[in-house]
Amino acid sequence: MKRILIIEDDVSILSGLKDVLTFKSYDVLTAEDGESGYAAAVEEKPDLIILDIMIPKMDGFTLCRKLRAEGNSTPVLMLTAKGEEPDKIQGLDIGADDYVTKPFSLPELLARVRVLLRRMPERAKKNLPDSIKIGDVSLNFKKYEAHKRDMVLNLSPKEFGILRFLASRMGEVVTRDKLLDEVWGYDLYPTTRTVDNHIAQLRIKIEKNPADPRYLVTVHGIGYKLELDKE
Amino acid sequence: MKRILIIEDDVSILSGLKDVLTFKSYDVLTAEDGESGYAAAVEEKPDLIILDIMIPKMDGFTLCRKLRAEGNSTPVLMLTAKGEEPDKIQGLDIGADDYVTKPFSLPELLARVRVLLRRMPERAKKNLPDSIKIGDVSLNFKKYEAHKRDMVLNLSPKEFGILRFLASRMGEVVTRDKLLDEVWGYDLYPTTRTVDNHIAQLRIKIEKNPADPRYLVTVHGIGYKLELDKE
DNA sequence: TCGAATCATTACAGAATTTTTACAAAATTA
DNA sequence: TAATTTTGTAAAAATTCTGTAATGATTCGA
Repeated sequence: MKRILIIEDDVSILSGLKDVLTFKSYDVLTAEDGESGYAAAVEEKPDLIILDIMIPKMDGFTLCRKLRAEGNSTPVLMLTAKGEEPDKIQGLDIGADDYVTKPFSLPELLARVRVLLRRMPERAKKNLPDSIKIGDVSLNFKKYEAHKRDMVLNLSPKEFGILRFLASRMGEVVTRDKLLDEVWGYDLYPTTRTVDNHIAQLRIKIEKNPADPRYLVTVHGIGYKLELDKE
Repeated sequence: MKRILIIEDDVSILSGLKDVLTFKSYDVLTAEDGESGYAAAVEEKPDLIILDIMIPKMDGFTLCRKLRAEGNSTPVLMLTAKGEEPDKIQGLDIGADDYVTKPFSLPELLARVRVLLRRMPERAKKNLPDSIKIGDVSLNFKKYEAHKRDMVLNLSPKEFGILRFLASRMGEVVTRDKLLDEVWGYDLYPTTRTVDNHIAQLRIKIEKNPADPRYLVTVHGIGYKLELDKE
């Protein structure tokens, strides 16, 4: 389920929006000022932020620019009041992805929300590689194809996800919880044993000797890591 | 420098817009009716088209639909006459990327122009061939024709759209949501199951054995992809 | 206005994947 | 070494995903 963070100090708008979006089966988070909104954006990693410009403590422009400056590319849908410091919108390229002018029509806002959420997946994969090679196994994440030498290797989405994330932190140990967070996502929390099972499956598929893994290495008490040059 | 084509018959709006956009360092082209506007869109390949609906010779809807039918994905910002929601919605249905209602506020228009241009790179990636061959089926996207061996193959617009988009990302997996976004468009949101049905229809039409597809391949848990050389 | 074509929804069976569970094996600790 | 914690993994159970047929809605053109 997609998560939407609304940052808006006008409580009537906030609760109205929240109700509608909740009814549309989105998971809604809220904040009523810029500072707590910023914190929520960073910590909760929503899939979309609906951001009013005129909010206490930190205005929407600043908030949005701050996120972008940090490389956060969560889609932002701005709520601007008509005649609200138009020069600012005009003069600054603040990095919002879309705008709605208050008072807005609900269908229009929903349409824009849908569009932004659909475009999302593109951006999400930040420093994740498109393809990697692990020993004689090569992976292509765009095609979702895996080959072992010339043979096609059948990997499940989770297996692809795990390898992709581990590859993005090549050589670093990653905890099971971190993997669940990144590969599974916020709203699903299987046990950490589930991770072990997937790792075991992966070893069968990509290691020469699954009982003595060279690439998918266990770090006892911590988690797993992907190594390419174990001697 | 980004090039913007304005198609608008109201000369006062046209020249006003042109001045502002030129001042903002865009390269501005203009046309005052649908036919010359269409020609300019095709020949000049602008980065963005600002398109009024009520224009002589060919209205904005038709023009936009015509471009999209040919696979032209230049972002289109519609100018809709002050008025009803239905107009707006329809504007987005036909493949426009955004719209502004007249009389519009300049800052808002500029903001939307920036947003659309920023989105561009994602779009531009489309390297759509004029025609492709899938097994013994050949498709011509320019002419909107499909043949199976010598026989004419009747494909619906959606079917064409799906194939065209998949072909533009040959070999890459595309999610159902992405397909809905690109083929169905802004304001339509059928369920993802709808995509499955169209894929099933397509398989019947282009695969030798629809139950074991060689070209229109499912990637379980992710989406579909078009492959040309599965052995 | 009617009919044909297209499109969307729904339902459900069968696949495929994911999660849980259980227990053995290994590593760590004291 | 014994106790404890952690990991590996097989197998069962649960869940999710896909294919597809049937049905209804919508659109478009004659």
